[in-house]
Amino acid sequence: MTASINDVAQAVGVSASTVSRALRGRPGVSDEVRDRIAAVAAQLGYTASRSASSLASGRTYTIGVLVPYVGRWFFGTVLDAAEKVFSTAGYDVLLYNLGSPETRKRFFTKLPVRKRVDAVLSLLIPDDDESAALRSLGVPLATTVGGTRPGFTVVGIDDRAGTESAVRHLVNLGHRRIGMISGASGPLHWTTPIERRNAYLDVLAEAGIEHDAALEADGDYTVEGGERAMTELLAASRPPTAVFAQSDEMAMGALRALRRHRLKAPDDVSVVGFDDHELADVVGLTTVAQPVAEQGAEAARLLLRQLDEPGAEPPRHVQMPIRLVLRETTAPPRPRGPQ
Amino acid sequence: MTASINDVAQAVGVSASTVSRALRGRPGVSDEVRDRIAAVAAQLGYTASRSASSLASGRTYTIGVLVPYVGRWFFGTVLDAAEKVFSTAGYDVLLYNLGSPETRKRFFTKLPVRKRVDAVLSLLIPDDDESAALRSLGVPLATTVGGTRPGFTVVGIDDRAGTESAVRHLVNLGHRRIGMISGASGPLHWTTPIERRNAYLDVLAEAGIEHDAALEADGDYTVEGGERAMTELLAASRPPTAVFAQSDEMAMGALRALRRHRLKAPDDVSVVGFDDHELADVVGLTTVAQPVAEQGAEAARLLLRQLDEPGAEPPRHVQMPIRLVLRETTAPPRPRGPQ
DNA sequence: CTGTTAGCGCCTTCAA
DNA sequence: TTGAAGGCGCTAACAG
Repeated sequence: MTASINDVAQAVGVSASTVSRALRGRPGVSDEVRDRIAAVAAQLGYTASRSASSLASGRTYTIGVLVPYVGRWFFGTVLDAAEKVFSTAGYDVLLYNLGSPETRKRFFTKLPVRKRVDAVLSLLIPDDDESAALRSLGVPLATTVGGTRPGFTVVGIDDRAGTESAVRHLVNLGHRRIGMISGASGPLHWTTPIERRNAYLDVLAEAGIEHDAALEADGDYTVEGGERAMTELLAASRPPTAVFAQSDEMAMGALRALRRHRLKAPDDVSVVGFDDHELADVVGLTTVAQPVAEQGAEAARLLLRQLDEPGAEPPRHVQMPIRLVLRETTAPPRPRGPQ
Repeated sequence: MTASINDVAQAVGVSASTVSRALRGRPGVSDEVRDRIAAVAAQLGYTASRSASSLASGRTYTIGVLVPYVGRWFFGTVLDAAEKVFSTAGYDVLLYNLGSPETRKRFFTKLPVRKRVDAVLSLLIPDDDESAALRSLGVPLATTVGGTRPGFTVVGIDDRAGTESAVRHLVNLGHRRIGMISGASGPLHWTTPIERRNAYLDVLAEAGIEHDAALEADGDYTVEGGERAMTELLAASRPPTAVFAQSDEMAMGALRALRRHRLKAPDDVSVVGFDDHELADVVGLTTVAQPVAEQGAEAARLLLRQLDEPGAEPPRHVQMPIRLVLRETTAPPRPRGPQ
């Protein structure tokens, strides 16, 4: 059907090897022949079959990217940036959307990327078995989430510092009843919610504020979950005057819940998010900003470097800067408290 | 390094052909042998090399998905849904993020998907040359954007009807100065902005409202662009009392601009969006809802069907339902008009 | 600088 | 029901 390397070779009157060398820019081909080959290849619309060349060379020029939810802003943004780095370097991206436990399980048992990719970027946090499965691929591994783990290059942020800056901000404003909307750690083996929770507890403790379990609710890292969680918190006998949400999407859900209850941020309740979602500014959300796209790009670059220099010891952990962005959803508590 | 089909064959004491047949569930293998092969394969962690099998069979079990901006909510959501359909059916997804003209050009000249995919789902609208390039791949083609085009199955919405419902809603509320924030059609060869504009002009005409060019501004389909566009409109000698934005992201930018000008929707200006973005509800945005994920899923399904039934004539155009969702950013104009 | 010779790992006839 | 042989299209030695 489509032209093969032999068609080109025949048309030019050289051997297939020469065509192969010429088209891949390898040395050992006269300029004259190289030009003729390029011309004929273009005219025939020849593109080397990736299957055949990777079978022969062992290189796939493909990167596997594992994502929990492509549609979620954070992951979409990381993926976008990473893909650009990969494609610029001549690599294709094989995308695996592993949101549900079933797809995830199927992926890790069948491991369809085996012999198919030169490296893997995981935007989800593999548990120990999954990590081992990925390591068994024998290719460079990186992730933008979770803590350090053997065999992986991790590009991330200081979750503790980020959380501390958010909660301290609320404390400094004078809040004493500070709630938290966290994300389920559930099947994701995600340490982020836990680390952020610990930091939250520590800041409360250092401020001499007693922790109240009724001030914590799970928001599942979604807008809807955030709304539910805020609704829960508002139903407490003594609701919080401020809330730290572990993600902007949950914070936005919280804002929606407030609106539904005819309450306002920051007048009735202050709200801080985490991420600096592209729409955080639209709703005026105070939040902890992290460089999302940059994390994806950096992880991609580190992976490519490992591919280029197979010998070198890759960096284990790269920390990106975070900063608190003050907007309009936080203020001192009302003199008399809500209501 | 990793186990090959021969390793499995040897370990079981059968030939490679039998292993191949057994593992792919083809007939002609006794149950007893099949079970033994399955066991050994699992134990050895054997996965067939995709490169080798597609080289031999001609099937890649891979779908190419072309996306202009993975990080944009609309595309991320479509991709998410499509990927789920593909992976459930046993296909992998090769992702191409073709936002910039350069990446796009490189993609269409080199066409790296040649011989690499069984089908292509394009979330961007190819121009005529690009369409021809894709057709030259000789695989089923689908898209979720733009109008009907030869060789493609199109899953979309009725842009005209959607726009009409939005603009008529504003007219019915009593607005006469109705602005529009549109998206650049620029290098994307996107007919959507044009169709929506035509529908907008038609509704104005049918309502006997004279069109005022100063009431149109370009928002580039981004939040920032929407903000700029709204700012522009507000600077007009007679600013609009209502604005139709061609996407929710631009509408949200418009809301931000209003806030910056200490104006409110709908008190000072009514705003309608298009898409029903997941956060539209958070900001109370009235909008034209379209089934975004469903479009991706449906397009994916239609592509798979073409792969299953190579003979059948694929549907050319599938229309998905839209509906106007009334929220809190639209209301009748103020008795005296703004200011 | 160029051609020849072997595979890469699997699937698909065709025989048995 | 199974095995043997050949080839998918390309790349990597090795010659020349």
